Amino acid sequence: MAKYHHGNLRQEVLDCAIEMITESGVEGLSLRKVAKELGVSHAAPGHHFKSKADLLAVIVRESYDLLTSTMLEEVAQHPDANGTQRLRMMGRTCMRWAVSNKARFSVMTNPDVSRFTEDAVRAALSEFVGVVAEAIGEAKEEGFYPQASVAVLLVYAIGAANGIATVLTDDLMSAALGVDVGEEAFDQLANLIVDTRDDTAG
Amino acid sequence: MAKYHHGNLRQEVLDCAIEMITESGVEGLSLRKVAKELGVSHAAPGHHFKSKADLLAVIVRESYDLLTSTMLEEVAQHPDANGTQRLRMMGRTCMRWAVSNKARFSVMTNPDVSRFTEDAVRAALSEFVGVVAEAIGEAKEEGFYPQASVAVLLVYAIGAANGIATVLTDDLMSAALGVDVGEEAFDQLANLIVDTRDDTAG
DNA sequence: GCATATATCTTGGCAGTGTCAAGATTGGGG
DNA sequence: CCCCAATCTTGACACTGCCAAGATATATGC
Repeated sequence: MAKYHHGNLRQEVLDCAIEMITESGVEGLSLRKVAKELGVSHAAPGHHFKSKADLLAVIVRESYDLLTSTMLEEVAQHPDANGTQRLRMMGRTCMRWAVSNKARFSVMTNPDVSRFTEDAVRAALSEFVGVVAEAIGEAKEEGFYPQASVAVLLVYAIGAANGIATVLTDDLMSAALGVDVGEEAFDQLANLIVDTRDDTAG
Repeated sequence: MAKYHHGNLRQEVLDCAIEMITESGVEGLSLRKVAKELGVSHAAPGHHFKSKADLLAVIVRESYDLLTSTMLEEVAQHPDANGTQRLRMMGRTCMRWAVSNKARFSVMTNPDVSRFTEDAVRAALSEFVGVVAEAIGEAKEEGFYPQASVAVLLVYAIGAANGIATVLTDDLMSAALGVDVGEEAFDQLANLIVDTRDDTAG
């Protein structure tokens, strides 16, 4: 009935999964629904992903790679920025990326996904962390928050950007806070995370 | 077989659910497993909660109430603190509470839960937000971050504390950051969120 | 060109899940 | 004492992820 050899089923499963998550959340994702949507038998996706958790892990890995490269592109466009300014740019880009990639971001921050994840995800995550850590190191040499260690600053910077993005993308939270995110809000928030009093805001 | 009229089944279901989430995450929670664990028929929990999502919503509501009152208790122990210091205390208490209530916190921050939630959750959340907003208002009168509006500061403060707590409770993240959370880390992180340069650190 | 080998997909089935309907049991108030 | 409302059981349904066995299509070797 359904024709064999879909061609690039693996990629289509990934795309369809993200679309489905966009509409109804990670919980609303079903491999069987994806299969039906793509006109393929219910077990076909299972041949490309070891399990549903594996599919989600692949999405998380890809998403971290995407986020990291998005940040690096932004940074590359401002070659004469110092470390503190770069750090602020990264925070802004990270929040903006999360808001315009809600589905991916919700999978990344889903506490359940990190439970069954694998080395590929760990690698992508640690590359992301490394990029931020480098900027923090340079910023610190410029006098950024001298009272705190690099390790604590890492937790602070990544946690703050991550959490603010979460708040902005969560319907319930953003409703409770009564905030509409304008484009200028990203700048203000990035300026709050990376304080602007020490240097000219970039 | 299983005896009728368990007595306080509703509460036991809540407790057992949290225990189960502690061990295997929200995804590992199963109403049927809970029922079996409590020696009760598989549909019994359904008579106390309209759905699984409803059970999770109840947990979220309770958890926000718990977090709010924990923060208020801490604040009440320091009656002579100013707004900025109170805000810092709240951040510290919030992060500490999240780390010692990982299961509850993981449900609160689960993006899927906020999808099907109800008015009771909204009320508990908005009370939590209100408490923080009040401290921010007072802090602002004391000169706290005058360049930002109260609305933006709300997103910043709640988002940052929330996100840092998430990072600290997420095994994958905290492993990537290579951080062990000592007791003094909470102070340092709270001092970073609510900058200490304007007043004496509380 | 053809047979074989490998990758890809289908079919069928299993155990587990949440949810509903209908009936059984219990305890308390009239 | 009896009935009623609350509570729980039983049985069923549709859905889920996953696995094994077989079918099909593409690629490879000769």
